[in-house]
Amino acid sequence: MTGRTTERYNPRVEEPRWQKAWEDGKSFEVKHDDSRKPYYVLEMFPYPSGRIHMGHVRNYTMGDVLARYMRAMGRNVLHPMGWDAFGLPAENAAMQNKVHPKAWTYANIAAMRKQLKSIGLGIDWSREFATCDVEYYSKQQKLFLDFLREGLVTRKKSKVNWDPVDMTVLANEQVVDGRGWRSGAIVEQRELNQWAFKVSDFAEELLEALDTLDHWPEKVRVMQRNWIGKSEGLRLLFELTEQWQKFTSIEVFTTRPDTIFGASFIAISADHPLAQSLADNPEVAAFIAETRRHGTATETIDKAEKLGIFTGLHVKHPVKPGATLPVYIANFVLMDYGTGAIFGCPAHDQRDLDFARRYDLPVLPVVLPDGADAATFEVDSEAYNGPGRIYHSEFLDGLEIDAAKKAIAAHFAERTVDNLPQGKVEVNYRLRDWGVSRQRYWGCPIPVIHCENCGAVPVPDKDLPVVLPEDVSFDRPGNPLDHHPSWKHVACPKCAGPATRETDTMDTFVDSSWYFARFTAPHADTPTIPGIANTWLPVDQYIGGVEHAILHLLYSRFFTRAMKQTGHLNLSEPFKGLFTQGMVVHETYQLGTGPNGEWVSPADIRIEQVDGERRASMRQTGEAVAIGSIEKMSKSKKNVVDPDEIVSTYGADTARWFMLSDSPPERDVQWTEAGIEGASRFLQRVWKLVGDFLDLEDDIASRLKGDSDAGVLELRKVVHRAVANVGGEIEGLRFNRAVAQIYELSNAIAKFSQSVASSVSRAQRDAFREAVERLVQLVAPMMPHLAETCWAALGKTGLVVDAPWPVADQSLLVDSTVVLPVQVNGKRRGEITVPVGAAKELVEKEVLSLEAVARMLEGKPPKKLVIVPDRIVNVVI
RNA sequence: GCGGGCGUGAUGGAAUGGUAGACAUACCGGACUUAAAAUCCGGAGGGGGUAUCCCCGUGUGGGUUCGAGUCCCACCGCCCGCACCA
Repeated sequence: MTGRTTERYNPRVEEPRWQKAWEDGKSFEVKHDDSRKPYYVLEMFPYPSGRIHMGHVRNYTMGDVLARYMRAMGRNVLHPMGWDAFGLPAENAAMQNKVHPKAWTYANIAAMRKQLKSIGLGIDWSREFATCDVEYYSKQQKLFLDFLREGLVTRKKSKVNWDPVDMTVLANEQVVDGRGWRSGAIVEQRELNQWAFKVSDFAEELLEALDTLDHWPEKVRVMQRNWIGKSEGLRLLFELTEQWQKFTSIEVFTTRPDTIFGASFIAISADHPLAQSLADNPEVAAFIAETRRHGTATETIDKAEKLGIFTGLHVKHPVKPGATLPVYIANFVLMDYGTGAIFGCPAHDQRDLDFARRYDLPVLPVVLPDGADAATFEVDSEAYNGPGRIYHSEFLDGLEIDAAKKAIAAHFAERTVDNLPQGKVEVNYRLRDWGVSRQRYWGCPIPVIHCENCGAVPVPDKDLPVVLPEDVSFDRPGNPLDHHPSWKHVACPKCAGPATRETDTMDTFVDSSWYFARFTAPHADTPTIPGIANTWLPVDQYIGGVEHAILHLLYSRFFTRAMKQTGHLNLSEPFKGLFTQGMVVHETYQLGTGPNGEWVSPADIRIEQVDGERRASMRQTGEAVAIGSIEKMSKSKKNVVDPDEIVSTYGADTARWFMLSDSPPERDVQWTEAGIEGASRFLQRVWKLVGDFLDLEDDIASRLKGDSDAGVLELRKVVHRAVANVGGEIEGLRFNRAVAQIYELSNAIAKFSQSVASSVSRAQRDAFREAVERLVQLVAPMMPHLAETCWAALGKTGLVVDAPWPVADQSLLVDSTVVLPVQVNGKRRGEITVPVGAAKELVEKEVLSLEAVARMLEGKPPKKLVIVPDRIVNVVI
């Protein structure tokens, strides 16, 4: 015996060695002009926070496995990496630690790049970029200008959450109970001039094209559909009984014009111009202020009461001559949907009903549910919004809802109010234009110059890039670009008069809306090289967290269309396949209970099993620790496991293997000590199987005897079955099932290895070699370093990373006989072994001669005999 | 409230309408060892029986089918998304 089997595989030595080999051999660098068919795998690029976490390891490992597999399948695989590097945390760091955002960001990138490289990802690092590189954001400025020329960008006033202390705009999620999350100041609503991408122009197309994205999770498509929020309805003018200031009518939007005869009030938003015009009245003003305050508070919208205030105004009922409806300002009507005004039909809308009950307004049902009695049907506390026939509605009576909608729309189309058609069919979308202006420093400058004479003037292409100045200070609140002594003062490109630069920068979602295209030609002088981009795109498989299911993906879809319109790309959908992976979760541990409880890190505790019960205690002191719920890894709960520590203890391959085992990739995976240990054991097991084979080879002279082929066919069948299945599982991103197949294979090899330990035939030796070689290849996308070491030890020339994916021998996948389970009345009572494709007569004979079947038949013939060829037999008695 | 998803051993999870629990983790037993770890072999859904075997079993209750974890209906529970969208 040589010592091979006793030598443990040492990832600390092997992993850096192979990483260097791949790098030196430029294994993962790709060119677009390659005869192989292109394949583009992309994982959502990370924000450079400074350290990677296990979620990254999982995400990038999945992409890497697919990339390596596709490469072995002969595809020209693009698998790049970059950094989503602009954003607020860099500015926060600047304020807290006096570091420049740029220095902070690039230092973080360097640290994270090193970590990512240590997990052995097959990335084309020559394509790496950060969105804060001037080379990148200058191209983004070019895109902005092209979009502007094309009419895809507008400037408009929009309402923002303004933090008066930090002097900045806050996103909705940064507003907590009406206060700024950082300053605690009461947030104001301000109208600011903002640049916006006209996403809403594409609403219908973005909605319709969702149907073509059949490699996307249904869940994400549903979320986008809801977000776009299409609704078809009628715009309807209600004439005021008396003119008030300039107002002679109120325009409402409704999807239920069929219920017009049940209308009992009009409600307008607190932000409606008519409401504003009434604000001289202190009660109205107070109501509006109160409503707005609530608008920014989170939560409990569900329980919020429907409140309103009567304006003193009335409108004419459009279909009941002589009748009028009161006009209220109501807290549940939104200004930015529809027209900011509604008509209330309490019988058929729950909100309207709640409101009507509170203010004692009439409730008249006009839709009669099928089977209900018109004389007795009533609406009490629950509005009826189901199907039925219209009644109490004169010329609409007897119609179904849809027919009534059409009839009433036609009716109003022929009437006029203020010389306008009284009703107009309209499609409304919830999706709004994308405001991209941010009053921040660390982002892509918006390439526009404001001139008193010429207005907003685009920076001429020749003057790009507009570079962020580096000499900025974060000593005072507000936007450092605005405070900069000289940066913003420039001459107007049009009239050469004094002008100022736009000091707003772009939302960081802009940066991530086209990076996937930039990767196809990352060093080009133009944003893309269309000829190259069009060959790679769309991304074949995009992988990332579901938290980006709406905004990032929707904006990228918009951008792709906008880039098509401006000639930078020639496609509409950026991501052909989308996969949303689950999170990495971990148990939590707490020292002490209740509010005094202190979270402790898994690294600091020890777990023991006492009488079948798991107990935790502090490693140092032995103090008892409570085992808490399983949650997403987070710093605040301290239930994090550091990838660096795992890689240095177990190696990257073990971490990768564990991230792929057991849990289906779309679900959360629970990190456990036992799990990582198990993965490590398997890695050593593969190494040992290869070692067992090599030991046998080394000593072949004394061990080779006989010509037995015992176990050979059996082993080869398992090998080829695994070869046939694993690839498909990887392609379908069912890594857990691929892993199970590989376990089965290694179990079969181990068993075989035992059986030939003392003497082996040539046929057995050959089968053994084939088995370990295939095992190494199948395992290679997941544990690439181990695979290279094994491949080299097996004496193969070249790297396994360059070896083509193995092909299964079809003849070994089919059996000559098959075991058929035999059921009696659906319950399994035995089995028979028959040749594949056996005639029914033979099967029938075999089945009836089974003792268990004969016993249950008691001599009678079966009522029915169901034979599913090569699958199952069911005897019905 | 609306929309989507999921309920299978102690645990993570397998299962084109066709032998439920593959594979793994934890556990138990055995071998090796002075001992432990590692490794190897074996066991294991629950209940009954010496055993051939028998009964029960995929959240609950119905249904379709020769046959249901899988399809249909109702209910219960959990998770996620949107949330006063007219």
